[in-house]
Amino acid sequence: MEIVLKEKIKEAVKIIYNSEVKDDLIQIQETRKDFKGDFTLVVFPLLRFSKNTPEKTGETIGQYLKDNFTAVSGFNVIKGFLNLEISDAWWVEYFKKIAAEKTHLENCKVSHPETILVEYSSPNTNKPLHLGHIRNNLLGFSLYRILSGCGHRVIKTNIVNDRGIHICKSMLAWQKFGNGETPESSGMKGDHLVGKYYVLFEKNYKEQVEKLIQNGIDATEAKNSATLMKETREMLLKWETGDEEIVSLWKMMNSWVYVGFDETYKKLGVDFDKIYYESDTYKVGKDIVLRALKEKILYRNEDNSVWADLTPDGLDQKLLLRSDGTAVYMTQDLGTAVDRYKEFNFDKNIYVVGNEQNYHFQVLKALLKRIGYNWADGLIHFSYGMVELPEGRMKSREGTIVDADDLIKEMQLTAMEVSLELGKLSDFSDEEKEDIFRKIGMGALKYYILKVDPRKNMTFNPAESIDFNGNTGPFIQYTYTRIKSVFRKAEHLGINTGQISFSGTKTGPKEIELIKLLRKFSETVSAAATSYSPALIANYCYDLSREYNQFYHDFSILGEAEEEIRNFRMVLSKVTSEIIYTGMWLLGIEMPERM
RNA sequence: GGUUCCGUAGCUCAGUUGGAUAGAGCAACAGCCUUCUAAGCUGUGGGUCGCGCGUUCGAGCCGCGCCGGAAUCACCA
Repeated sequence: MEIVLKEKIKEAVKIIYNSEVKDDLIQIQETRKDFKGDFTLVVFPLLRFSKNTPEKTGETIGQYLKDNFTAVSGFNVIKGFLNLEISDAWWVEYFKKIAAEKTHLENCKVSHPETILVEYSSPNTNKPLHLGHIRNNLLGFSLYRILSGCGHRVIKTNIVNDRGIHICKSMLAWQKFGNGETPESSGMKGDHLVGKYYVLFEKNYKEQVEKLIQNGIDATEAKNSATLMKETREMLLKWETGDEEIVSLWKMMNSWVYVGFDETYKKLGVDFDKIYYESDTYKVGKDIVLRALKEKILYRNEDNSVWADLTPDGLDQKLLLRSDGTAVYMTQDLGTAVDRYKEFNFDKNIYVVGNEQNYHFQVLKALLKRIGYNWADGLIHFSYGMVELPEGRMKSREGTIVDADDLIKEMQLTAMEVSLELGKLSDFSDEEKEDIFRKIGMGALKYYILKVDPRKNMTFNPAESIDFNGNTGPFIQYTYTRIKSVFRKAEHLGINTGQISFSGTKTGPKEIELIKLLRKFSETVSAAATSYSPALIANYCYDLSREYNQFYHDFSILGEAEEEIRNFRMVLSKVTSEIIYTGMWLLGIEMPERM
């Protein structure tokens, strides 16, 4: 509509003022709720052509549009704003098109689909997933749904940081203090068990360091020379040389972790098309580094460590191989990127990684380009903000880490309590109830996290828990189930709910408001795809739900005596439910049929 | 100190390429269930958009300078 209006306005200016107008001078926006009208033309930029007051110019153009464009049924001018009223008939015609859509994502399809890798989750195998990972997983998965919804070929990948010094820490602690404990023997989830040994390592290591410092040794020196650290480094070296005992220990402990992760992923409803393991890719990275070293792109330090000098790019020196020859994080990320490009020839490779690693990705990109990989332009760091607690950042030392499994469980329990209190599900089987509690609890959690602009840090208050009223997932789910309920009743009454025909000649302002909002769905999804922001869709779903709830409250649907009006309201409700469903689907949020 | 990001109601957050009187929810208070689900709807109060200057017909949004906060600048990942 805006496009057509623009053309008409250009035409108007040409005929009335005999001037050609550039597109960007014609600013059309939706009319604010406080004024009468649907679209508003900002006339200030056109004064140079009219050489007249804003009011007079608005009047003149408005009159022209009303006379020459049937969709415009009226207008008013306030200050420099020309408010155009669009006829109900036009809106209804528009709505008919939306109602006929098969998926509601048709208009979002891009003209040139790309191959896009989305890397998300990226856990370390030394501890279980926490709240930060939840944000990561939800963002990554939603991004996948949104981009593929827009027609891109999207590959979900995960890089598992399954090697490195931190992994050796939990291995060493288990070797020393574990007494052969396994997930079976302890009844602990595998990732939590391994995490327990990581914590144990840190505790003992800290004690050693403190003892050394008390004996008068300098702090950095103490950290380096503590027996546990020395042993860990030896272990890493052994691991890199393929020591059988270490490798089999590593395999065993990692396998425990994977079982645990899979369980959490399943509960979160996320999955992957291809999983990379750092233990595979770090070698590729090492080769790349050594080759680049030969080509003098990198340099070797006196102590045998290998570095890149990125000062010409405005960055620093970056270590790529330690003096003992082992690889660091950056080394393997080089390998992973190259591997992926070889395999998928991607247009974009999106890394869903926290903003604490902004520098890392700047370096990664610069480094790849330096080595000669021009496709590195397609690397995108989708940098999201940290999740903080009311008292600040989560700290393992202070035991304030919010565990993913615990949180999920808690959300579902809360959903259960609230549901039981409201007592609307008494005629359901336990199994069905469980399913509904799960959907509501996860819906609340997911929405809570996804509604926030991903780039921003967000605060999570576990004490207040997550609300189920207002701008929340359950509110949107509730709206959806209300519509479902209407249709159940309609069927019960023997009203045909399949093909509902309507002409829409009798519509009220509330219905038109809803149509306007429904119309904005595809542009919202497109915006979410280009700006990588599921939050746009979340907030849209909320706006739509709120608008529908008002409509639902003010008007009876099935109780409407006039069939013409009733049918129109039914279709309006149906399309609303479809769009809410689709929007929430893009966020990875499941919808219950009743709640 | 360098770089990057963030400062909007008591709290959590929205706010399109700069447009009209800055919006929601939570919390507080006051109403609305004989009806398709009250996890809802309606109303009231609540703001120096961190501060200042500049660009502009017009700035929460753009530029510069401060103030406050976060991240990062590891032979950690």
